[in-house]
Amino acid sequence: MSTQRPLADDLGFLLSRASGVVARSVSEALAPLDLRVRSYSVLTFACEETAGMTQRRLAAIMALDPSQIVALVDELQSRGLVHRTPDPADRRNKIISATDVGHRVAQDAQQRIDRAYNGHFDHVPPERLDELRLLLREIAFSDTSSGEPQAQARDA
Amino acid sequence: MSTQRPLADDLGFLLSRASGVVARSVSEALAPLDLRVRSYSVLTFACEETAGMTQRRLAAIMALDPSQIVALVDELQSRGLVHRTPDPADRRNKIISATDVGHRVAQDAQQRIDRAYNGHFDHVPPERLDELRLLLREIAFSDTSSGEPQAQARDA
DNA sequence: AACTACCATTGAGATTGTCAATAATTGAAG
DNA sequence: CTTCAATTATTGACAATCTCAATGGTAGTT
Repeated sequence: MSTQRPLADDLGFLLSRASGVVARSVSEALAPLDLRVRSYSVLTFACEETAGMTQRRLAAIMALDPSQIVALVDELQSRGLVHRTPDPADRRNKIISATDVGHRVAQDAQQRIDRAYNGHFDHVPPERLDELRLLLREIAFSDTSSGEPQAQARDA
Repeated sequence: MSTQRPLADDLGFLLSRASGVVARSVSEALAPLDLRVRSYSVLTFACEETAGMTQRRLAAIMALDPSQIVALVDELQSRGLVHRTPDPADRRNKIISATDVGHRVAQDAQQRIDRAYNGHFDHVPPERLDELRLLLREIAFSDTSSGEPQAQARDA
């Protein structure tokens, strides 16, 4: 009566394995820029959003503890890649925005990552990648506990 | 000229986020059994495979450093969930096999995990989940550097 | 017997995850 | 205006994880 489905078919296991493989290769791709995956994520989010990207929102979107964001922003700020500005409307919020250098570094980083992705995703046709993206988004944000990507019909 | 594709559409980011969300909920589901995700994986692999599952193979399949397997097996063994038997053919290899208790605990764990998965995957129809599994397998094992799941046509 | 290669193991050091406590700020209630 | 609860960023402690180098035991080869 034991289901005993092989773990190699388990979605959680596969997700973890795939995520790990990709993250490792991204990590190598970013090493020359002295960036790690997390730093890159924060930097990139700081590049987007002309609106105010607070640390709290960063934590929510990245599904990280707010205290981890502090350290990440600290390092990026000390390297002159992002600004940390208190929100005039609510001075509890610190708004994270990329500097000019930050934008350039982020762009460089993204190109390196794209190159790294080739080794992983170029086997599979774009339509399937779109499908994958869709599914992952559903799973990653199904709880709605965090970042906004849920109902994606807006103005864009 | 900046591509500046939003990070929320990035496959690496989505993989990490989705993996994290699922892992967290699995972790909670296993807490009552005093198991974490990694321990469960080792235990489950020890349940499969009447053949010899060595620690080296565990490390390869789970994409972990061999030294981490040691600690995981140590704990499972101390709790009487797995055996660590030197391979008679090559005594360098330690074959990891689940005890009777181990099998029962693994089964219990799997049921709890399945229940936890309902919250994540029941939205999406089975065919799409199969497609997802397929894609993840390709990505997770594309390098062939590790565990065998590549050419899946065997005897089963 | 000497040598090379492999496996499990140990240990150190960095990175990350988790959680509680605190100061500053805000908004609302009295 | 004062008090109170809630929220944000921050700090610090501790556990868990990753990464890497070194070691002892074993196997196969020459």
